[in-house]
Amino acid sequence: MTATDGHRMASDVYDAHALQEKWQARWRANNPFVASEDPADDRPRRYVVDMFAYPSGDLHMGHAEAFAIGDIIARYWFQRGENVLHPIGWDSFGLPAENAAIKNGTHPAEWTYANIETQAQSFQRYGVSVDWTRRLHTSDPEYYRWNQWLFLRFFERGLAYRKEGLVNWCPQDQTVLANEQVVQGLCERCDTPVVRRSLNQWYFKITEYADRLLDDMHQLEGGRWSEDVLTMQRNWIGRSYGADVEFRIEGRDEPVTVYTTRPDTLYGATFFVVAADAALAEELCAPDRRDELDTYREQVAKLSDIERQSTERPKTGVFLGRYATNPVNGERLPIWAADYVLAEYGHGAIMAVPAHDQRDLDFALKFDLPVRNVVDTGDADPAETGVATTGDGILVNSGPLDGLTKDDAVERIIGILQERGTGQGAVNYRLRDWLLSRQRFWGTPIPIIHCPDCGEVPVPDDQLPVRLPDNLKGADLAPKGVSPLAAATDWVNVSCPKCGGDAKRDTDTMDTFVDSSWYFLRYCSPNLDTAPFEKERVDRWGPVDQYIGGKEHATLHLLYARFFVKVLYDMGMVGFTEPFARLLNQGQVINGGRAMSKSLGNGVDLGEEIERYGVDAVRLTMIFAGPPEDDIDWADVSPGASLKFLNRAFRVMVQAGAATQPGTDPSTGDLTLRKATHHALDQVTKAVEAYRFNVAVARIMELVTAARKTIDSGPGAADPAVREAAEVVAITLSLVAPYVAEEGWERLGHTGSVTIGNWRTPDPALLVQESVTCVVQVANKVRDKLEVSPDISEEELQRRALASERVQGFIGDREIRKVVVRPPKLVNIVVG
RNA sequence: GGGGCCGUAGCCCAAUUGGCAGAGGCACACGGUUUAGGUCCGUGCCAGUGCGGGUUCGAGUCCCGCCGGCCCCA
Repeated sequence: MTATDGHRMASDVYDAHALQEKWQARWRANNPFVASEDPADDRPRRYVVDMFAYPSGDLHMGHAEAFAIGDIIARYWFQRGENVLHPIGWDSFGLPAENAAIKNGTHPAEWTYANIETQAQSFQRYGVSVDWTRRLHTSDPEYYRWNQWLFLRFFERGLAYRKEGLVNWCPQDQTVLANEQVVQGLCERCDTPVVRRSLNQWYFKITEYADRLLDDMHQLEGGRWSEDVLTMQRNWIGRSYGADVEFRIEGRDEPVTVYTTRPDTLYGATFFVVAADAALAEELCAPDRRDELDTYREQVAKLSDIERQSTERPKTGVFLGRYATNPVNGERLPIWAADYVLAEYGHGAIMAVPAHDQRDLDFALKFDLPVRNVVDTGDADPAETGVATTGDGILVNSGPLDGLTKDDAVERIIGILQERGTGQGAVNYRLRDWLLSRQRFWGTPIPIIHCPDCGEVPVPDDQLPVRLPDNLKGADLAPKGVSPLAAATDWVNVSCPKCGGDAKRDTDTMDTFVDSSWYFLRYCSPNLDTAPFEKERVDRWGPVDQYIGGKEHATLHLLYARFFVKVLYDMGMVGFTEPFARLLNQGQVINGGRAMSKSLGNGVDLGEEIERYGVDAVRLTMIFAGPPEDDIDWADVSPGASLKFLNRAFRVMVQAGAATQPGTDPSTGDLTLRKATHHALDQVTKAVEAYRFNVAVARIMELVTAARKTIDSGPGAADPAVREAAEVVAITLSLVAPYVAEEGWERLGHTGSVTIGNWRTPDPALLVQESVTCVVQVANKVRDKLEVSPDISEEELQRRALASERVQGFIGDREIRKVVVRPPKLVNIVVG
């Protein structure tokens, strides 16, 4: 038996696990993926970051997909010989570690670092092209020290502040949450309904950056970020243009300001609503309504936010026995307290225009309040239909606004309000400040000392990091509603850095999203101990050329990181205003049409899949399954088929390697295969650059098939074109299936690694086609096909099409109305 | 209820962005080779693009309206 007869020999067997061991050892020894920090290195710099992992256990299928995708991009750049920074780290603070520690009676660090080690080994095995010298863990004091340092810089600039207010409280996790971490009224982490509590908490003033977060999005448009994520962020920030209007309240000196997006409907206001839980409701309540309000407020307090804001739920409210005065027409408006108005939005009070707002209309109909139409939209009367008319129209019943369109009326009324000093145009945002305190242990201590005399005193920079105490473990960490750190009295009690008196440390820790808001900057100088990062290096690498991660962070991590970079820019610490130039959101890996979950019992274990098929086949399956943004249903794909293909590819490389030497001149090789090779190379390059990785794989498969055919039923394995094809297979396949590519490259007789700097440019001479098939249509039906030169002129093509006897037959004696000529592919003859 | 994305062979997916609907894979069938055992070579099969309109010489692609699915916000 020979190696060229198309049959498998024992030595041709692609043993995935043996190759994994062999090449991992080589990569560890050679460190091929270390980025160069030499400023004189003039290769193009590329910075690619995969969202770092939370060490919840071993890697899972979701990680496998995301990292397979990121690695294609990184390895493509490596193959092109560019200077690539592809780092890795762990987002290693957070609740699961703490919960595990409570359960096992240990310290969170034990669980955390054990899992990190497990994941690191899995990463090694997964063959990801990372620079291991830059590895970081956010739970290291060397890292979180800089969280504290940055917090203090924010504090100095007034961007970190403490205030008392209603906050989201998760009763399960026993901590507060940022607005972004409440999804449909539930805790993003554990799905427990979130309740409101009034607490004194630390915030980052992200609202100050609302405009820039919106306006800088032009840098991310045009496909650099998905439109989807940009839309989510725009809606989340929720900028609206309207007016602040001052309403005088009978028996109160100060007017109350309300924000409205529809100042044009001011003449249609028929009542006034304050949020039931706002302090204003209590203040404005007439004495004889007090009992009723108190009872109502108790009911409201029990409701979750989802229930409160549900449009399905009947409206509830209490008349407060007081009146407000409409500043434009002096009308008395009864003041009600209700739960559909939120204390936290705008000013916690609204003017109600039932004709043109559905929630107001529902309320008015429930409590028999008047409905006055002030915009004639052409729709039926809201008071009768129960449907508010929110469209554009002509103003009526509105004094000076009558006859105006909505936009003109808005402009006019704002002018009138300003003249009278009772209002002005205003911008409002849905975005709230980022609540960053957490009443949990396993996070970055907030570096503030509370002194009875000096107030909030920053921990001096030279005393950073404020380390977590290491003598708390197990039950000490159980949630109690206050941070477990409060129990570490040795740790809490300190002297004030200002006055030296007795003082206490802040016992809350930071939201872990602080850690992830700047880690991609730390990678540029991971061991620096004088600053969070070195500006020169960050500016050299940044912004991140390609960021890869899930869409679920649209209004969380991705928003926070953008905010951080803008603040750092203002501080002169970075030279760019957006962290991620391009963002790719990979889909989820599901199974049987549903997310994998323990309760459904449909989980797929990554380790088991790898055991069965090998790393290369699993990675190939992830990539070939479809576009990177799409979900992969593991029930629909076939890792077995991937393995089969890798065997085919491997055999081609082995057979070519056995038949010819490296450096063989391909120019005398089989022309058909040579063209196929260069065509594949061209197509793979284009597909990779367009992120159509599944298509790139399909083109490699075609090339393997073409080589197979040449070996079996053409000139045979010794043809130089077979070697050329096999080498291109090794090079292109290395992006997806690095182990088999390395081994194939070695079997092809090369001594080094295939991984770096081997990408090839197709020979243009081998890409040109002598002829293409041109379709000739008569009345939209294909009637003839012509073999024409690819660069045929319009006139020549039309002449040849009309010269065709078949075409003439189909035209018959009908009149030619028009001839559409699209050289070289199509001619369409339109006949009468 | 509002906003966004998506519906192409039995299944996963392509389609040079308005030009012959099919590249690749799965499954299936058949043939060859073979002590392959989810892993060899080859051949074949299958839809007119969710439904209904519109624009156009020409629509999977653009526009409008439905139906279905997913996501975000209520």
